[in-house]
Amino acid sequence: MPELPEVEVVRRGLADFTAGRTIDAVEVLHPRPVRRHLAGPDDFVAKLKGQTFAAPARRGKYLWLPLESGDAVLAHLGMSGQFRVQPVGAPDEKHLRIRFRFADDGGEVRFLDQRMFGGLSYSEGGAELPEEIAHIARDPFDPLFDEDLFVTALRRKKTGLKRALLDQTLVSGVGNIYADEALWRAKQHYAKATETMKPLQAREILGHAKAVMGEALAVGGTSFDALYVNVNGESGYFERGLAVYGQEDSPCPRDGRPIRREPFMNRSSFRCPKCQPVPRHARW
DNA sequence: CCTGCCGCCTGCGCGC
DNA sequence: TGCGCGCAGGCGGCAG
Repeated sequence: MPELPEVEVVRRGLADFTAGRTIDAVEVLHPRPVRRHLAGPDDFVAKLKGQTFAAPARRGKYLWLPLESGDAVLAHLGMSGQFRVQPVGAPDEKHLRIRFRFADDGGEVRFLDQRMFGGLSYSEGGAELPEEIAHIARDPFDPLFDEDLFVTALRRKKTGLKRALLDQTLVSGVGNIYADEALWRAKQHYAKATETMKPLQAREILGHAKAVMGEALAVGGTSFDALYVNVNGESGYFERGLAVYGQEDSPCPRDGRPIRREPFMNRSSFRCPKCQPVPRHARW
């Protein structure tokens, strides 16, 4: 489940089942999700045995499970990654990739991933902030997020507005759904040239991105299908809050015009042709 | 430097 | 029914 609200739902869910627990054994059922651990799956497993988790953390779409040793397990869900909590002995899921067993009597923590774009890695000294994600900008919910820095960086870019929103080095956590929703709320077109944006407009789009992600988080995130569920396998309810994403041909909630789907960056963008017209200064 | 495109994977639904 | 195609909440690496 990939954007900030969905990842935060997972982080909160994991907190109850990882913090303070000691790992008895880790099992890697498919090597691909640990490909970022260059020393290999066996080393990944060996390093984790006997270690104790602290409270999970998140920046943007990345989350990590700090260890009391000062290291961490860094995780990214990619397009289809999930963490699930299951009783010991529950049947293996089809896409089960990594299993954590604990020294106590409690349940297992499992990492599932159909497409395996996501994965886990062992971050040396990464408890505070893994160096692997030092290039990822703070997200809008981070108390230290610097709005002025975002505005400056956005306006310095020579690109289109949606590309910039998806650029995790400017602001993290925003993906295809919430970028489209923020653009709709701000009445902006995805190709709006960032260098022509006024500081106030930059601030406004950021505010909308934060607001829509906050609303989604409050109802458990967006779940179109069974790939996007929390650690207990439950869906979120924000799909009904979406104004444009996935709403091709249905009426714009503001003016009733049919929403358009357009190919963009090898995927899709949804917009209202009336309230989000093609801007004078566009970068595709 | 910066920008943007491609490849990485599996599975599902659709049209033929 | 079967098959091929397009499509899916992502990102890193690399070409230009």
